[in-house]
Amino acid sequence: MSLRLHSTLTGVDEPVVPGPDGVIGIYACGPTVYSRIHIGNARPFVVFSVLKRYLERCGERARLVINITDVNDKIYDAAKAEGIGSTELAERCARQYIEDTDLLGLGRPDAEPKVTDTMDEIIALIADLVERNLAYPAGGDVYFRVAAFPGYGRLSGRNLLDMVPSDDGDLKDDPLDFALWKGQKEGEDAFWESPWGPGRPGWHIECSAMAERELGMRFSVHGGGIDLVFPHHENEIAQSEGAHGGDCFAHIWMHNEMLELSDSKMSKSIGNIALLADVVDRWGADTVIAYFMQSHYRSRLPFSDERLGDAEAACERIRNVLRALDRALDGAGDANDAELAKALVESRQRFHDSMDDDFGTPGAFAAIFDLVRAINQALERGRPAEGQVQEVRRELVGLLDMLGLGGLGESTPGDTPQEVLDLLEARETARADRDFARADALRDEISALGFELRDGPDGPEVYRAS
RNA sequence: GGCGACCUGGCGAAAUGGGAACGCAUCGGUCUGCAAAACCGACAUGAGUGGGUUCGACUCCCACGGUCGCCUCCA
Repeated sequence: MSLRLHSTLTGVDEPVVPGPDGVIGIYACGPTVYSRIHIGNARPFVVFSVLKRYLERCGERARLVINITDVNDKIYDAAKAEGIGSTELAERCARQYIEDTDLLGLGRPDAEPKVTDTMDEIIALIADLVERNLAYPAGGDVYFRVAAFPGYGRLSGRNLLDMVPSDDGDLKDDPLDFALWKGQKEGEDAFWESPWGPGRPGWHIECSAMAERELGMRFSVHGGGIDLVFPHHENEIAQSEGAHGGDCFAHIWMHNEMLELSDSKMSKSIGNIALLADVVDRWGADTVIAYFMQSHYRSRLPFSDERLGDAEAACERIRNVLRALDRALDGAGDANDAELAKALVESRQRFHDSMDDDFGTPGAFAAIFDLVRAINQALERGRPAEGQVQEVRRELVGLLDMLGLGGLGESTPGDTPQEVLDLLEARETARADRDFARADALRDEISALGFELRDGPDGPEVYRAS
C-alpha cells in the first residue's frame, strides 16, 4: 500500500501500514445521538467510508469502525426536553442516524458499536486504570489523573502548564483531571451499576474501550473531526496507553476539518442547521458526496447552495460523458483511439498519485475530469472501437466508485413514459414541417414532465432530469 | 492570555524551489431551425502585505495584517 496520510500526532504524512493480521483497522468517532445529524456530521462519515472503500478497491483488507455514542449529558437533556426516556430517545436517534447515512449509499461500517453495549469493557478498563493508580474514585465518580500520564498533551501539542483549567468538578484532585465514570445524578434515568456505584461512563472512555475491542490496540488509523483532538482524542490516548503501557495505540491520527456553516440561516444557536437528510433529499446523494470529495478533507469547507450547485454541475458533466459513451456503442468504429488510450493510463496514474498523497480527493477529481475531456475529444474525432469504449467506461466508473460516486455510472432507468415518447414524436413531426414554434412548445412540455431533451446527430434523445 | 491552522483568478479548489491543475461562472467561435450537450479559444505577468535566504520563491524563513479552530463533554 502506497497511501500516506497526514498524522496529527507527528505533523507529517505517514505510510498506512496494515496490522499483523493484514487488516487496516480504522476507527472513526461517530455521532452522539440526541438529534438528527446535520451535514457537518456527515463529513467524517463520508471521508472515512470513502477511505475504506479506496483501500479495498486497491486490494487491501480494511475494517472500519464508527461508534455511536448513546450515553451522554446531551441525551439526558434532550430527552427531558421532549418528555421521553433518554434510552428511548437515544435508540430512536441511533435508528435515524443509520437511516440518514444510508441515504448516501456508501454502505455501513464493519462495526458500529454503542456505548450501552460496551459497558463491561468500559468498567474493566476504568478498574484497570484505578489499579495502576492512573485513576481514582471520588464520591461516586472516577477521575483520570492527568499529571500521572507522561505523554499527556502530545497529540494536541499543548503544555499542561499552559492550560486554563475549568473548575467544574469539585471532587477532582486536580482541575486538569477528567471523568472516567460519573455517579448518577438527580433526574438521570439511564444508569449502570459499577464498583463505584450507579452511574455512567465519562465522555472519552467509551472510545478507548470500543476501539480496543473492535480493532485491538495497535490499529492503523484513528480519526474524527479536528475539534476532537482535544480533549477527546488526547484523553483516549491517555486512557488506552495508560492502561497498557507505552506507545501502543493508533498509528496515525487523521482529522477532518469542519464545515463552515456561515450562512446566517444556518446558525447553531438558532438550531436550524441543515440536516443531512434534507440536503440529500434536495440535491441527491451523488451531489453531496461530490461536494465533499471536491475539497480536501483537511480543508475547511463552506456549506452553501452555490457549492452544492457546483458539485451538481460536476456530476452532470460526468453523467453526460457516460451517456455519450453509451451512445458511442451504437455504430462503434473498429480502431482504438490512441490518444484516448494514453489519456486513460495517465488519468489513472494521476488519480492514484493524488489519492495516495494524503487522500487527495480534489486532485483525483481533477484526474477524472481530464479523462472526461479526453473522452469527449475522442468522441468528437470519431467512433472508437467497441472494446475501447467499454473499457473506458468501465475504468471511468471504477475511478468514480473509488470516490463513492459509482452511482453516477448506473444507467439511468430507461423507461421513458409513453406520454413523453408521444410528445417527442409530435415534436419531430412539427420539426419536419418546420413548425418550430410548435416544436419548442412541445419541448417545454417534455421538460415540464421532468425530462431533458437533446437533439443529436442521430436524432433527439430524452433523459430523466437528475 | 495559551496552542494551532489558514490567506492562490468572479466563486470553489489543487500541485509545486524553475511553464499556476481541475470544476463552476463569464466572454468569443464551431455544431444546431433554436436550445441543450460537446469541442476550440479567451479569462491570475501573479499568489494578504513587507522584508530575507536563493542563480531563481506562490512554494523555505521572519514580521505585520486578516480569517478561523481548540483551550473538559462540538464531526
